[in-house]
Amino acid sequence: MKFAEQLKALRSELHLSQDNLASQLFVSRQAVSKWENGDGTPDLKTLVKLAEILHVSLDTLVLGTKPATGDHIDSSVFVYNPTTGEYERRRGGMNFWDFLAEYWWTVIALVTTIGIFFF
Amino acid sequence: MKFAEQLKALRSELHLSQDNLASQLFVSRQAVSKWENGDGTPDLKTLVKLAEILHVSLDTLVLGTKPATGDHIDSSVFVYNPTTGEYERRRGGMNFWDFLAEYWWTVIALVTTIGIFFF
DNA sequence: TATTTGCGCAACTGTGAGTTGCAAAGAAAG
DNA sequence: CTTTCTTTGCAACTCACAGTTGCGCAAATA
Repeated sequence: MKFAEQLKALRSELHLSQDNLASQLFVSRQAVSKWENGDGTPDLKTLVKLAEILHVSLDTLVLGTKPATGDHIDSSVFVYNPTTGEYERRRGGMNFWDFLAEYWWTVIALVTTIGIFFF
Repeated sequence: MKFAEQLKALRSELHLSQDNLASQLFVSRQAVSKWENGDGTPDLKTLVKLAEILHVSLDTLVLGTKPATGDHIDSSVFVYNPTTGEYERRRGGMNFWDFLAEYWWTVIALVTTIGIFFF
């Protein structure tokens, strides 16, 4: 989420003041200030207008990605269904125990740390 | 703003239920329903996660622009599980902080319980 | 038939996006 | 050096709407 930095950088590149940009988006000047300081994010409609004004893609504006869209970590879980012959997303998704199975060590560390703190 | 249609289309392509998708985003099933029916839009953070899960760029997801890279299921990542007899995709890393944001109370409860146990 | 799964709608809640108001730093003019 | 104008950040407030719970209803599935 490089949005805040991207916004500030792109705005200065175009030599726009927060006030000027805000008026184009029909929001208050302070709203833009918040976005740039990471104290909030615009709603989707405003975000799209913002990308247009700054002449960048949504990915560039929000993620700071260069024109080429890079791939990302895939966290999906698919299973092959023999009856349908299709790949289906496994049901259930994430739950607490799935999490514990992967991060039990973090929980242990956390408990230990807090334990030490109290002793 | 093709977001609603895009979401519905992309979700079905991946054979995901609203419920399944919602759990991955740590939101309620009905929230996803609203998005698809144009009765609302996700916040920026959720939108980014959504794009990742659906394997599309933000521009594709929000505006419906054609992606440069054609995305299809890569069979090389599927592994055969002898015990279940199914082809499964290895689980990727999940976002620790997203989880904490949702289940911090559970963690607190857990820590407290264990703390009490030791005292 | 009963049960499960997937989805939509109504009603409610609370958060945070956007607002107004105040203040400060820097530049430019007088 | 003051005055004024521009640009910006922060605090406090409000209310729109993102997200929630709860209910109902099809369509599969057992």
